[in-house]
Amino acid sequence: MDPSLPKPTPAETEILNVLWDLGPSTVRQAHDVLCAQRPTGYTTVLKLLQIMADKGLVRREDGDGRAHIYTPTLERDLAQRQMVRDLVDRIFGGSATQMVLQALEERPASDEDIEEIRQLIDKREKGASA
Amino acid sequence: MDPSLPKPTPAETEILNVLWDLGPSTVRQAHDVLCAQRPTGYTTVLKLLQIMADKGLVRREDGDGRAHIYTPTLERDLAQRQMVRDLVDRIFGGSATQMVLQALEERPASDEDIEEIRQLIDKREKGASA
DNA sequence: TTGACACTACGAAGTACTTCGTAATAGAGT
DNA sequence: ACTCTATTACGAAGTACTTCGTAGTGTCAA
Repeated sequence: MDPSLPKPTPAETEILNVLWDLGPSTVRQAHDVLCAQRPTGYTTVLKLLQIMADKGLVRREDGDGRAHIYTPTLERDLAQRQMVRDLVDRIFGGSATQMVLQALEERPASDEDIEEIRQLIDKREKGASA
Repeated sequence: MDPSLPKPTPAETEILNVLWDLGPSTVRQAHDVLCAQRPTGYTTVLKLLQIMADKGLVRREDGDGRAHIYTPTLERDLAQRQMVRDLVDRIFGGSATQMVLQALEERPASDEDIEEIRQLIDKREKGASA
């Protein structure tokens, strides 16, 4: 069902972000958004989406007209977690905690954020019985 | 002094990890460790280190004999923070908190880890006066 | 029907990354 | 001094990534 999809490249990630924001989109819709962020050729986006469809990163369906509709295969949060896991494995020796510490070191979190994290931790502590 | 070094590639990151573990090392020392993890040619490591020296990712000094000694330009924690920042910007819209939440979702942390994070948070809360 | 236009398919160029082979070189021991 | 070996320097091949141009094709309106 999900034979471990390849890690999206930087350009692919950029497109995925747009698709997650917009929901299922045509090449044109994605291109319009992308192009507003950074000049990009239409066929560049098309080609990328074709490659991503080949890789299984997006699903391609027929739309009303002749334009196809592309949808990310993975939910945003799941994909995010995979990328986090990858980074953690590659440079934090598998310790998510170490990364969390660096992340909090790097960027000050707002009071609400801190509270959210604290609640998650509290929930964890209650659940853990080892 | 530090004109924003290029982001290390995957292979380069692997080498940096070894150098951070070993401290300043020769090609041979790095290769021995790397090779234990994964079969790698000696000249492959050499070439990588030469490229990394060109890019400024490592410093190269003369050792006792003819072998050079390579040292990472950035401290491990600083480099880690840059890579975290990069990931946060690319897929979490700049919100470190969102990443922290995903990271804690993904990997259960030990009690000691939780405690460490909690302490960091406490420290933060005290420090913040806005 | 046919012209215009939007969309798709495909190929190709340019760069970067990774790997390794080969040749040159310098040091250590005899 | 000579040889042996470890090290360096360099080049080249193979893959992946990114970008875009061009050509083909389908759809809709006049």
